[in-house]
Amino acid sequence: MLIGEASRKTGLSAKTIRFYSDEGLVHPRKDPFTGYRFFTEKDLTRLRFLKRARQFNFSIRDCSQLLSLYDQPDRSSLDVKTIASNKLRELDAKLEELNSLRNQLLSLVERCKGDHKPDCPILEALAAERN
Amino acid sequence: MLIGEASRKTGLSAKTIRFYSDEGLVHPRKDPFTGYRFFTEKDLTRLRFLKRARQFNFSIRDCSQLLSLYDQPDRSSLDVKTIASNKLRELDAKLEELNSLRNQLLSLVERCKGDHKPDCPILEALAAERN
DNA sequence: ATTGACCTTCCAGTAACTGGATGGAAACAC
DNA sequence: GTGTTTCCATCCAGTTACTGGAAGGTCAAT
Repeated sequence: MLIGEASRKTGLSAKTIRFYSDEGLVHPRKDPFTGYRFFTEKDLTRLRFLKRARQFNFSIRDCSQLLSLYDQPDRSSLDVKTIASNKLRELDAKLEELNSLRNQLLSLVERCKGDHKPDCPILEALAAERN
Repeated sequence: MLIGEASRKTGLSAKTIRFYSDEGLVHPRKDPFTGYRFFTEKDLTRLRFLKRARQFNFSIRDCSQLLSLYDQPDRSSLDVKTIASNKLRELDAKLEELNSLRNQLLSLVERCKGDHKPDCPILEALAAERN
């Protein structure tokens, strides 16, 4: 099938699929005369794999490694688990950071009257001399 | 003071300070002959303001608006609160998303044996046909 | 006069795309 | 067999908020 159909079937944009193709994450056959890309069902599976892995916040490089493990029948699940665990720790760290920011910001927003007077604890906190 | 000292005193890199200066977020005096930037204490306050606002994930555009409100003695705290509330909602949405991702990923990682055999629920989930 | 620590500008690269311009190819209508 | 539409291709620029590096001017001290 052509890229448009692959796009419809995977929910990825044609642009994105071309990008993945350029990055070597999928290998559609290419017509040597027209340059058209042709996708098989296996290619679609790879594209869906990429879509899900990206939703999990795996980087393109991670995706590339995961796909190559997926391709190896003699892989060790340990290698997959390692990549996923790293991502998990990254997610946890980010969650903790965002949560702390959220709480600080919430407290500032709650203390701001939101009226037509200039006094504002949010600006005060941002402009504070210390820390 | 020169940019190096401003950098040391704010914890922002000289590159970053130049960037903020180019973007019009700080306005250090510039020697017309050497091009050297000179920073006053007020400039430092703005830089620290920027540093904190960026830590809160406010975009450069947001920072620009916050600084211009900071500059207006006749501002309405409502305007500040609106910007901050939007950021808060954004943070909440991101937190929810990341949290859901984290839980899904955690469950996959827990179910993966992490041994030298190829079977791996993580890869299976990524390659699954449905959804 | 020369070193060394500053400072400057300008260009490229980052991540993962997205949008747009330009032009060829395939399918259909007439 | 020509016109129109829809698809496909490549290439370039833009996004965000910087960071790194090259080339070169400035300043204080040796």
